[in-house]
Amino acid sequence: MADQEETFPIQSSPGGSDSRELRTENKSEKPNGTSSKSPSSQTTYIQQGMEGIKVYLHERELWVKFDEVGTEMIITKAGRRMFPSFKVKVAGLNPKTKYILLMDVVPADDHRYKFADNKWSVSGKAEPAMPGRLYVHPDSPATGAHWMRQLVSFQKLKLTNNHLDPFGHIILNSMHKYQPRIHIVKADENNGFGSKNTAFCTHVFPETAFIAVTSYQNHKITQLKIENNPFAKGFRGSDDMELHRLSRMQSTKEYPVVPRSAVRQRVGSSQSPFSGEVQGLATPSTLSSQYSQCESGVTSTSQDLLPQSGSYPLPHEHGPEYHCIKRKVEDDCHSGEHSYKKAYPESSSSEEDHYYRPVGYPQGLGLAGGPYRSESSQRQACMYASASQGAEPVPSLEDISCNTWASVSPYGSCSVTTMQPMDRLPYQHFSAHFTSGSLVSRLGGVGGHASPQLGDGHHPAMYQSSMTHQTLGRQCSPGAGIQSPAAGLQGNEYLYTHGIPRTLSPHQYHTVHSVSIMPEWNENS
DNA sequence: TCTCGCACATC
DNA sequence: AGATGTGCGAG
Repeated sequence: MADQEETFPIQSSPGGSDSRELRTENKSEKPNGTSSKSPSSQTTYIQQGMEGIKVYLHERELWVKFDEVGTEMIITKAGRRMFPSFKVKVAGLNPKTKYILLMDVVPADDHRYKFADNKWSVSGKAEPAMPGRLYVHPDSPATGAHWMRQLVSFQKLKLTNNHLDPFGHIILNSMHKYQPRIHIVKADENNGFGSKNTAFCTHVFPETAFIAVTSYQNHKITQLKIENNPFAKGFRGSDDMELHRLSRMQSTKEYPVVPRSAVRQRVGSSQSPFSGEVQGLATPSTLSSQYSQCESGVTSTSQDLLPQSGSYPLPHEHGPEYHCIKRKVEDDCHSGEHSYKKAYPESSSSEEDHYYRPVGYPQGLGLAGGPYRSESSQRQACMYASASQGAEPVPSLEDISCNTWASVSPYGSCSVTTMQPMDRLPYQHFSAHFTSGSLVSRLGGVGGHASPQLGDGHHPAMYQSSMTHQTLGRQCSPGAGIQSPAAGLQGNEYLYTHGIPRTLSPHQYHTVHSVSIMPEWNENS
C-alpha cells in the first residue's frame, strides 16, 4: 500500500518546459559511449512521485547505429519482433511502490515514405493511424525494486501490418515512421489507473524511431540486422558462406546484383551503393538524445509538435540528461546511467507474456504521442492532448492525465469518436477486458483475463470511471485535451478494452485496444 | 508491395 | 528436440 507514492513531491511539470525546446542542433552527443546508459529519453511526467524516475535505453549505441542509417523494422502478418530490442534500465522508482511498465508505438509524423535513390523521402500523407495498442510488460504490476533490479525488456513485443491482428501485436502501417515510447504507471492502490491521480511518466528515445517496412529497403539496415541479430547469424558469414548459400539457393543463377538484399555483407559493409545515408528522414540520430527527460507533458499545445513535417518530428532537446526533472532527478540521471551494465538477464523477468494494450491513438498516453500527427483534425484533437511532446511545457498534470488517459482510454474516445472508422472496427476482439477499475487492476489482470466480451468489440462500452475525472475533466473537456470523446473523459475515461481472445494467444498478448477503462463493472464487478 | 516457404540460427 | 526468430528470394 500505499507505500507511497511519492517519493517526491510533485513537481509536476517539470521539465517539460525545458525540454522542449527543440533543438535540433545537437545531435549527437550521445554516443559517448555510455551507450545505453545515458538516458536520452524525454520524459513526461504526469504526476507526482514520478519525477525522479530515470530510464536508460539499453544498447543505445546500437540503436544509434541504426538510427544513423535510418532504422527500419519489418512488420509481418504474423508479427515480427523489433531489432534492436527495446530494453531499458529504470532508476528512481520507489522500491516498494508497484508500477506498470508498458510500451506503445506512435506515429512519428503524418507522412508516408518511400525509399528511392537510396534514401528515404516523403511520398504522401500517412494513412490514418489505427488505434494504438499498448504492450504491457509481463511483469506488471511489479515493485519499483523489481523493475530496477534488472533490465526491463520489451523484446517480445511484435509489430504487425495486419490491421485485424488477433494476437495483440502492435499494428503499424508499412512505409510510415513510428516512435516507440515507454510509460511507467504507478500502480498503487491509491493510484490505479482509474483513480484520480494516476501518476505515470512517459519516456521517448528518439533514437529508437523507425520506419515500418515489409521488406528492408536500405541495405545498410539489412546488414546491421544481420551483423547484430543472433537469429540472422546464418546470413553473416564470410563471403564464402554467402556464396555457398547463394549457390545453393540459386545455384548459379543469378547472383543478385544489387537488389536489395543480395548484397548483404558486402554491401553492408559499407559501401553499399545505397548507402546513402541520408535518409531524408531523419535521421534521427542526431536527435536522439533529446528527449530525455521529463516533461510534463502535456500539452496543450500540441501543436508544436506536430508537424514537423519534414523530418523528424521529434522534438528534441536533447539534452541529455536533462533535466529531468529537476531536482532529484538529476542525481538519478547520472547515476542511472551507469547503472546498468549488461549483465542483466534480459528481460526482466518474465517476458513471457506480454500484454498488449491498445491504446487509442497513437499518442497513447497522450503525452507524447500525439505530436506528430497532428494534422488531421480529428486526430489532433486527440493528439492535442497528448501531444506535447516536444512542445509544450508543462501542462498541467491534469492535462496530462487527461492526455494520458486519453491515451489510454480516451483514445478510445478519440479514436472512436473521431477517428476514422476504421480503427474501431477491427479490434474488437481483443479486448482484454480489463475491467478493473483501475488500470492496475487491469493491468494486473490483463494478462490474465481475457475477456468475454470479445465479440462485440466495440462497444465502447465499458467505461470505467477510473480516470480521474478531474483531471480529465478539466482539461479535456475544456478544451485542452482531447476533445473528443473525451467524452469519455468526462470524467471517466473509457477505456474499453477489448479482450483478446485468449485462445489465440495466451495471455501473453493482451492488448488492449482502446479504450476506455472500464470500471469495474464487468469484471470485477 | 506484400506473402510465402526455405535454410539457418537461437532458445 | 521442438519452438521460434531471421533474411532471402520467388511469386
